[in-house]
Amino acid sequence: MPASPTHKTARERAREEIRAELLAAARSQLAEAGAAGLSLRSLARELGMVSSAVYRYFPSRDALLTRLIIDAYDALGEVAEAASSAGAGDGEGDAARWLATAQAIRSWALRHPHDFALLYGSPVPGYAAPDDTVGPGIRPALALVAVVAEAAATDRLAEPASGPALPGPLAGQLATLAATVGAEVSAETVARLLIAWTQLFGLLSFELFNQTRGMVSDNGALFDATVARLAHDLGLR
Amino acid sequence: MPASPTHKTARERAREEIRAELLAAARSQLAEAGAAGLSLRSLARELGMVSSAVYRYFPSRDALLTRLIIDAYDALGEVAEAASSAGAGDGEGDAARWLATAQAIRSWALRHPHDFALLYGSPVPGYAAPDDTVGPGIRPALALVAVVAEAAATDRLAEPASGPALPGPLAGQLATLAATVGAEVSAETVARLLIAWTQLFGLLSFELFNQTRGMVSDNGALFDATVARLAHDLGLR
DNA sequence: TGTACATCAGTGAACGCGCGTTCACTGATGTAC
DNA sequence: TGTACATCAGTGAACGCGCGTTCACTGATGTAC
Repeated sequence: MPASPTHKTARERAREEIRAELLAAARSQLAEAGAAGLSLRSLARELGMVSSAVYRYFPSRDALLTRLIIDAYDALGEVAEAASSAGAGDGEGDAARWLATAQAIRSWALRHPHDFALLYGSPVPGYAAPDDTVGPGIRPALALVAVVAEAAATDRLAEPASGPALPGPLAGQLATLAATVGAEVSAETVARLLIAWTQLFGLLSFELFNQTRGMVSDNGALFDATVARLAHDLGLR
Repeated sequence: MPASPTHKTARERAREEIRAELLAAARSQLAEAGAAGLSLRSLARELGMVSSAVYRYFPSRDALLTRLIIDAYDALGEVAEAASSAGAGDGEGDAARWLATAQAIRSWALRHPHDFALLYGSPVPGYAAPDDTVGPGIRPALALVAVVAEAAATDRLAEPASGPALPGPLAGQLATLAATVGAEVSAETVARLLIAWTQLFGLLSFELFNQTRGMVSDNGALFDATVARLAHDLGLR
């Protein structure tokens, strides 16, 4: 009879610990050499085991990479969701909730720049992310969407400022997308959400991948100002 | 006496050709294995020479990488500048000129996704870009700035739509930045330009690094719509 | 125009290092009777 | 409680491959007299 989850054998406990240590070592190696430089042999070295022993824990290097990606998405998703739901329902205001969620994302990215690069940087050559990564991958975005969707559901969205209209075909696609994620918002709002997400993401890449090169000294202020504008464009108050 | 530039010796001609072939092979290898997978030995193999011969052309792998980066920035800068200046002065309108420039950038990125990744993706581990890359690196952005700066210079910018104000310190920094690049525009406009550039960049990363995952089917339409909004926000007409 | 010399592209071997993955094995831990 | 057996984490050696860089060299191309 297999051991019940409450009663873990020493073997099981050790296995979990070492697995966690391998993942931690992998994450720190990610930071030093990038995803392309992640090597099973050097993980083994770090933990004082022989390289082939790693295969007891991960069937291949790609499987390890997938695990790292999913865990990182989940970690980011969690902080984003926590920030987003912390502001839900209370009187704080939707714009403040939006800002807090975006800031949570930025702060995670700054604390984990290499995880951020793994998730949102150039694809790792020779590695194709399996479908398991899709679900966790949209969590961070959905945390932002939730702020807007809930504001829309209770009619708290301001009338959007006028601007160029969406071309018809694109509006149709975006309406379909809204339905897919189960958000009851207009195509116009979906467009603004997509724009907001890519904007946020672009700004963070810019900051983390050092594209600023000293052009902007206070990245946090620029980020906050930009996010405030996005909230305004979305009609959050 | 060294040969004059007009009279090239066979040796010089061969040298230039082979150098170009090496760069071309490097670029194609970039596409297959990414920057981290770029290898001098396999370049040599591809050209049928011995690995050490490559050192006649580039002092090190990093020097090659730097050359690739600068060339890519210059290529992108060139198409952006061409699109930007093609619309200058004629009656086409500033917004159209802005759109054309952005589209030129996107089209180059789509044609050269791996160069794009090299320039704007996650940094190559173990490689620090030298200062020579800074100048070429800002050319693409300046091509976009030019559109706005010229419109501002002849008073063709519309009054910006109202939105959250910039915090004072940030406004100060941005005014300094405007002075540095020699553009006579307000801090508010600089902010919108930065936002526009990171937006554009984020949208392209999103598209090229496959973050969309089938969420958006017509990336071009979304891009055009987004860029039109950016032009609107900047007051271009 | 012919000859001696200098330049320099490309060779081939070597140094010292890395990698992912497989495989037969040992020996401790866990399980069933 | 004690013993026989099964599980499985970790070993050590090997396979077959990759890499950047250095170095003394050969031999064709180019230059000066």
